[in-house]
Amino acid sequence: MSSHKRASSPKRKPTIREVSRHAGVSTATVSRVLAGLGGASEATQQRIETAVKELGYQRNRMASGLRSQRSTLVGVVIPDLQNPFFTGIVGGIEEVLHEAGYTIFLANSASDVDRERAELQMLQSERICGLLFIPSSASAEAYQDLCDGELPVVAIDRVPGGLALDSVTVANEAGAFQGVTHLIEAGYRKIGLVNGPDEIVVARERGTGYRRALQDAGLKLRPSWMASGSFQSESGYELTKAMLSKKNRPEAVFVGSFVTALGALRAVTELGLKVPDEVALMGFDDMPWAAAMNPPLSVVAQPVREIGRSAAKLLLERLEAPDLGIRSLVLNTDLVVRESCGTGV
Amino acid sequence: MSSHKRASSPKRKPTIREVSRHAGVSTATVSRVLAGLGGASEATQQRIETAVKELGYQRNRMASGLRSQRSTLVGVVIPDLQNPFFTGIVGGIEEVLHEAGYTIFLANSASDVDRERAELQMLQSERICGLLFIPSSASAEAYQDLCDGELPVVAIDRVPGGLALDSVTVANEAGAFQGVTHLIEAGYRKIGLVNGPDEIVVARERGTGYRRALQDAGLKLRPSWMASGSFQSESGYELTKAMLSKKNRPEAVFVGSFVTALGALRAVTELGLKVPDEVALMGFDDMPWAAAMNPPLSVVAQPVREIGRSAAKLLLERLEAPDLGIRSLVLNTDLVVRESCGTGV
DNA sequence: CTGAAAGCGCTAACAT
DNA sequence: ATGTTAGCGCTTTCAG
Repeated sequence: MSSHKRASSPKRKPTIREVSRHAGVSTATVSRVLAGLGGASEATQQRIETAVKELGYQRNRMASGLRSQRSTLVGVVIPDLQNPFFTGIVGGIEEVLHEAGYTIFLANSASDVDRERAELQMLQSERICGLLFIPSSASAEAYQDLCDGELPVVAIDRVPGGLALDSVTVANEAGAFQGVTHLIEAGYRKIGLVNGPDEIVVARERGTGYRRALQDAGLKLRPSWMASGSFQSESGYELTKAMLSKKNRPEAVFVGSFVTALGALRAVTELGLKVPDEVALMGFDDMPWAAAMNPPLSVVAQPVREIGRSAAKLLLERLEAPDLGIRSLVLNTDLVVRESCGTGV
Repeated sequence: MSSHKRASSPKRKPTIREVSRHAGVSTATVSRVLAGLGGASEATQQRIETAVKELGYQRNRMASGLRSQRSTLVGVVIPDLQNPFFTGIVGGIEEVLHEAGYTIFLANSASDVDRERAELQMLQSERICGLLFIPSSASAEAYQDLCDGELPVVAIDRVPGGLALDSVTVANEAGAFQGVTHLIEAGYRKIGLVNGPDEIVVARERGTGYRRALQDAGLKLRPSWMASGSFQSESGYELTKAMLSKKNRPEAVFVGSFVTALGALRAVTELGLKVPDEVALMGFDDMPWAAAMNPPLSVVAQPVREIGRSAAKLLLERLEAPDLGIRSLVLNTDLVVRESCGTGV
């Protein structure tokens, strides 16, 4: 039997050395030209370009980064790759980072603290120059070291404890207030709340907004109309079903997240209740298909793309000026009235 | 005014050199231990571990990769970060790659050929060890160089032209056939098709499946009941609305993608038609919220996660055995009957 | 305007 | 079982 060797020719990637030989200059010159530092005659510049093309040369980022101790890699960690709220944010981040010549390295923490820690580690050993992340945990300790390090970091959507970090968040309380107030103005008096877990800051804030809206309107709170579970569809389904099955049921329900609202809608339908005639629904967070739902869902919309964009800009600014003071950006929500709350069109 | 210096101490990341000094051994030993190559006494092993912890050492991947000429970075390119079909695939990929100790580098081509080319370039200069991608273009030329290179690549969901590439695709034609046949067996005779663009292979295949199902059942095709547009929700809305507004309208509509089905559902609702009583609906591709829709949508489900998993496995196998022959995996769809096609529950 | 040379932090022979 | 050494491919002084 013939000995088995690697089939294809070893055709390694061309190095800067080969380009330089090809162009009859030194590697230093090639490096300079490639870095766009000018200071080279038209002629050499030309020859180098040609050589690069002919050889199909591509800069080896490992070597380059190692030597220059710089990187244009920005780490992005989100809790769920499948949640359009998060991917929408990533879209916004990409938009501005790409424009600025940075590359994003996306990691998925799967809402798991250990997993998140591992990804964070990985990103750092990848020598990213900055980090954008949506924390999976509310415990500040988990991120204390991040703040201590010199890596520029901005937290998105939620800021655990009182961490000294740049951040971009959403005015959840004001948003919920706005949504519930709209319901009240539309004439509803008996308004329920189906919320996410109280441990999650954004859910708590939305709950507060709900309560404040009711109280401001002189309506009193009914514990039996206030439920909280997880941010899953199933939880929304069960909580809503239970709430609407009571003898004295609310005429409107404010639901704390989009996914939960899906479940709520299912519950309402299953109970044979008409939306919005028998029960109005208002969700939090908008999705491309909210308008395609049946009925089209009214929501308090978060400026998803803008959240990402702002966070990226914050990071870019800090990259330029590391000594900047800490900045917290709070973005406002938009009320999107469709048909599920009885006041649409 | 005092001169302004960088505020924090320069606190650079510790290098392997420092760890080695700290532990009183050579860098080689540290490197070996860290690589888990054994061959070190318990004692040193212990001391090294301690040193690593104390210093908070993290291996510099650039240096490591540069030296060893290896990488465990796998590039993944998808056309749309916001499309749950694609992110679902990424989820599957992650699952197996993570398990195998690889890191994924996700890039977004935004369905733009130029952008895709740029991302592909970037990934290669990042020295990835393999590539998984969902092509944005159907033109084989755009990817010819990818096949020629020695980089292991697997194409997902669609394979441009007759490219010599490992691939994982879905049995679109069979899936559509299955879905439409179900409609026929449920008693529908007048079945319309609202499809994606004919230029896209998957749409074409689904159209073929639709036609074959009708013909096999002895039903004849009506051009006025067959529409194709884009894979956007808006397109589904318009096409469906137009089709159902005709005097002689179909009693069931097979819709070529999930997003399009959303639009179709909206059109049907706007027309005041009851689903499934007046018109049945069957979509292609399943989503977490399909069941939460109103009515719950019946669909031909693609094994999203499995697609990702298989692709990743294919890549892993090729990484081990680069000389393997080219393999094309075709995955089957599942019929998920819910209420929109009148035969559910 | 260009080149020589010195590493960045790490790994892998090769010694011991 | 551990240390020595020679680079990986690139950037960046420092000289010319």
